[in-house]
Amino acid sequence: MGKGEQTREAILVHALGLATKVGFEGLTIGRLADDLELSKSGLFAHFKSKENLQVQVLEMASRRFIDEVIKPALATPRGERRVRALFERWLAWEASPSLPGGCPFTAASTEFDDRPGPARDFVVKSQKDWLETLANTARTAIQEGDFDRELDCEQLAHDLQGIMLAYGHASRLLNDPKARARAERAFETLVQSARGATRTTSHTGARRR
Amino acid sequence: MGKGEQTREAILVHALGLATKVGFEGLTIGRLADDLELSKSGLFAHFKSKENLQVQVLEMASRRFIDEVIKPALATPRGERRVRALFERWLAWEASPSLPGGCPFTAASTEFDDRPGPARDFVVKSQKDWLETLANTARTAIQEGDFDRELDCEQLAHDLQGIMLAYGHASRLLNDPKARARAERAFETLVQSARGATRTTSHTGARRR
DNA sequence: GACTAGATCGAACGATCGTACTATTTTCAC
DNA sequence: GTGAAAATAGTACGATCGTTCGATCTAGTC
Repeated sequence: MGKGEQTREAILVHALGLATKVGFEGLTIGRLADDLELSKSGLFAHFKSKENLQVQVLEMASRRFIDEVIKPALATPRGERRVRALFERWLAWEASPSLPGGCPFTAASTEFDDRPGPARDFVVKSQKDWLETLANTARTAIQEGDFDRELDCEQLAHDLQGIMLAYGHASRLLNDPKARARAERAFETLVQSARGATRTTSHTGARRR
Repeated sequence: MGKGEQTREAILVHALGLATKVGFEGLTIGRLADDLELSKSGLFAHFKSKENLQVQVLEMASRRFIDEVIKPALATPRGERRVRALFERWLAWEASPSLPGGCPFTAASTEFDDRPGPARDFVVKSQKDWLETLANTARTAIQEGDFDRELDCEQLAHDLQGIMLAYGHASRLLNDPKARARAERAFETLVQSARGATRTTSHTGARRR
């Protein structure tokens, strides 16, 4: 890896962490240059435009997400266990110290949903891929006999998104100490219903106290 | 209402709509002045600081939310029906034409969660109030005998937030035409489980196809 | 209808934004 | 070690940011 790649990488690492706190529009060439003790123009030369920088930060986030969430989960056995692994890794990702402001895709989603351009395009693609990964994993759980054959896997993926978004909302905005417990409880309820079990036993119902 | 109040109101109305698209940091005095054909300084004089403007926009959003979502729902009978009314009005709010970029609190939540200040404080308060309203309404549904006595009302409120956040994500970012159906389905599942019914009947399970 | 308080404007401020250019320095292959 | 290429710095640009201030205009009161 040449010198250029090296500093470019360092810039992106720092920019990613910063973006989770100040957003992608809040990312500033000057601020980055100051933090990394580079000249504005020297830093700028690596990206040729701010839009480009934003996209590259998103690409790095995507690579990291795959490495830290998806790949490890693929190492676990197919079926419900893999769904659980995805969820657990996802929770860890959301709370990663290198992402002090939480999931960058959550930030990017609300920031770019009304602003067309390559950054938005990339976020859309990433999120669709991710939902598809979730749905596909649920499908393997059906094949394994863990989940009900009639399960709507896309709905499950969508509901999981909701759980994670609510988790970020509760933990970061509201500082709710129960946020994680809430997320886990919602997850258990979802899995329970995905199993399609007769579910008459009382204490497993996650929606009950 | 004096002249000042009048234009202040007009500014806030426009600013609220704009904020849903460009965010609260993206709100700009110059842009607002241009749109409303006022001078920058004339507009600025109404608020004395940008932070103040942001807070006042949030306050207006809060008043509107109470008028358009909470109050109408309070006019419906207590119990599950009122919970349903809240959810329906909430969906309508999220898609209101005067909020072209979706729910302003969703935007504000991710924008301010890492930026201390009065704007963040107000958002936190608003969201806590809202969750409490949801939980309290669920409690009345217990009293009415609609929901299970063992229902965790705060968890239900939290889960409803997740449904709405996922709805915004799917409809605005992903342009998913099924977004609304997904939200409704998730809601029905949640209500079903809140009822604590023995729920052995097959075709009502919202998680099934 | 005059007077006053409030509303609006115009111009300017320092700061910072993204970006463009030209130098200078550093890296790396030979 | 030298020379070409790549990486970085320096400086400047026009635009726009939030904010200030004094002047002008307008609304509402007596």
